[in-house]
Amino acid sequence: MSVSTVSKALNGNGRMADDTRERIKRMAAEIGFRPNALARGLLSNRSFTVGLLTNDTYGRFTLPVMAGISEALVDHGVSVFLCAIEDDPALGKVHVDAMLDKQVDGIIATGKRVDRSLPVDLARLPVPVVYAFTKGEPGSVTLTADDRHGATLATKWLKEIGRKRLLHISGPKDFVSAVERAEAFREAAGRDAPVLHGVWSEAWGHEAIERIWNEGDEKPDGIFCGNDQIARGVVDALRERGVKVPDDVSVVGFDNWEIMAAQTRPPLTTVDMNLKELGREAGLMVLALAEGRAIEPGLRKLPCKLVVRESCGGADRRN
Amino acid sequence: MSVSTVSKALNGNGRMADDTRERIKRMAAEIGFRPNALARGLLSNRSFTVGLLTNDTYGRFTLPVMAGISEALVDHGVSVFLCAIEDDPALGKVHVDAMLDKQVDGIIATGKRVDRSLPVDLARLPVPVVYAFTKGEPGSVTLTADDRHGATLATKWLKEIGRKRLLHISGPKDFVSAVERAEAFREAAGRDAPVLHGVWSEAWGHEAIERIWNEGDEKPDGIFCGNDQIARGVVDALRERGVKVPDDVSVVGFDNWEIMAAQTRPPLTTVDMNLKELGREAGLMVLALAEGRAIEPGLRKLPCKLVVRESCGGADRRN
DNA sequence: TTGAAAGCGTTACCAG
DNA sequence: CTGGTAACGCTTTCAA
Repeated sequence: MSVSTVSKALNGNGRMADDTRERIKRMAAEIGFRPNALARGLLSNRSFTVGLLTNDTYGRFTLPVMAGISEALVDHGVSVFLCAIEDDPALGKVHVDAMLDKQVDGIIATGKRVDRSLPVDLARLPVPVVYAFTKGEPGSVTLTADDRHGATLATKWLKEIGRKRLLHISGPKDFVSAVERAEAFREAAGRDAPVLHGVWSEAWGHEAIERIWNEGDEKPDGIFCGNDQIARGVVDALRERGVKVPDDVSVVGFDNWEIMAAQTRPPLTTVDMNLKELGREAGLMVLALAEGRAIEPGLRKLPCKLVVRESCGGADRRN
Repeated sequence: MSVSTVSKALNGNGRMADDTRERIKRMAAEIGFRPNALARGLLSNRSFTVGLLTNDTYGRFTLPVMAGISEALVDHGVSVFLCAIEDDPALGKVHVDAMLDKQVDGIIATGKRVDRSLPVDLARLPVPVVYAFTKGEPGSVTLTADDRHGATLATKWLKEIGRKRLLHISGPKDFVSAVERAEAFREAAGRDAPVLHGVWSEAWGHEAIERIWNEGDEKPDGIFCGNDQIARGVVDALRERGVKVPDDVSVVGFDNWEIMAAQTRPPLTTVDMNLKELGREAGLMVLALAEGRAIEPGLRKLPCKLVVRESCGGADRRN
């Protein structure tokens, strides 16, 4: 057997006697032959490798995205380099260069904020780049969760289960996510529905409730929180004041951060950004680009979904 | 210039006129020349790539380990494939095969439990394997956090700040970690110091406190918890009963899971398993093995450290 | 239907 | 001190 015959047999190329092909395949399987991807890549200019660049240390957003990418690409024989670059431009460059040297077929950038870019310049790279849940260069392929959609989902749900006096407690105003969620909230809840901006922490959720309940005003009966941590703080603060969740007040979170949402008492109804799905799409897109298929550039906002648990009541209306 | 001369100039090999070498280097830098790692790897049998295999979905343990590995190896030009295999043996095999095809220089296995193996057989692989925070094959190189040491640190700290009636609330008895921490606790706190086994959740921390405080017995004044989630449940339950932490009772956690430990009110004093350091060592070890340097096989237990926050008081004794 | 040869980008070795 | 050549493991093209 010559190498070339074997190659053709294994790859289904060329024409040859069916039994020759079968015999070769059988032998290859028997001795556990596995082609060297490096050699193959040298020739084909495809390494079946992509890089995932992130500055999200806790991996709160990166892990689901990574899982989606990996799941989508493993079927195509593609492996993923994970590079955590913090906010260090030098480290970013080192990792990008290392990936390029290794001839990655493409790079996916992700992070902890959709309105900030990573501290590395990924424009004019010799490989395709897709931005997922981080800010991309103008004219790039970018995927993001649709914050407005998520916020609308949450707010409408509160109205649907009969809540009238809605309040939104969220993170800092200099986060585009916070602003967009607040706008969508007002659109659905009414122009003058109150919005409180603070930070993304449990402590702020607490503080906001203190503030509201210590004022003389009418209390809200439905609270939409900018993330699950705030929601957790809110739920805890309400319980400590003897306000019943969900009987007196319904609370919705944002992120569906399992470990937080499921451990809250009661477990949180919350918006899920479908980050795994986002990762999957990002993976398929770099792959398409790497294979020379065209992808319309621009910003794609992927829909969110509402995960109903117990912090709102009205779960019977779930469909 | 011939290719071979350029190669030697860039790699510092062979002998040649210094100015020739300089000129070549300058030109290379100018045109942004970067050697193709695939071609290089084909020849040298080194891909400057390692694989990290994990079944830890939330990445709670994997992320710090990964960060350590990456940090240690980036200086050596090594990139890391991250493969999340859940508990699916088939998926595990697919990922391992993909990595082997790509000629990884080594594989690091990690997971969510030190007393369980990943659902893949990594024995007799053609590349070195290091186990970090997961159970390894007999005779393998394995790194783990020293649970006994961590528990001793926590218990001694409670005694040191003057606590007398110590209690340990931990996870299920079928976790070796839970058993070893409990044993070390008893060794330091006294043979008959009480230990409660439950699950690794906030809810269990709560429940344990209910149970203890509803019995007529003498109440503990120092509680060492098996993880930070339990500790959080404990602290919350105590606060809700009007028991002051740390004035009346000191609480220590385990894991130093920032997002949990720092958000607890008051923030948790807790044991840190130094997972990043563990990852760093694991990385350097696979690298050594890949380069043919010998590493004594066996189980290495790395020391923990105590991170002092506010849930114990006595922080003035910190040194 | 099969095999020989060229070439992918690099490094190591040996001649010049 | 420099350049040609072989080799790494594979795929593709062309000739037998």
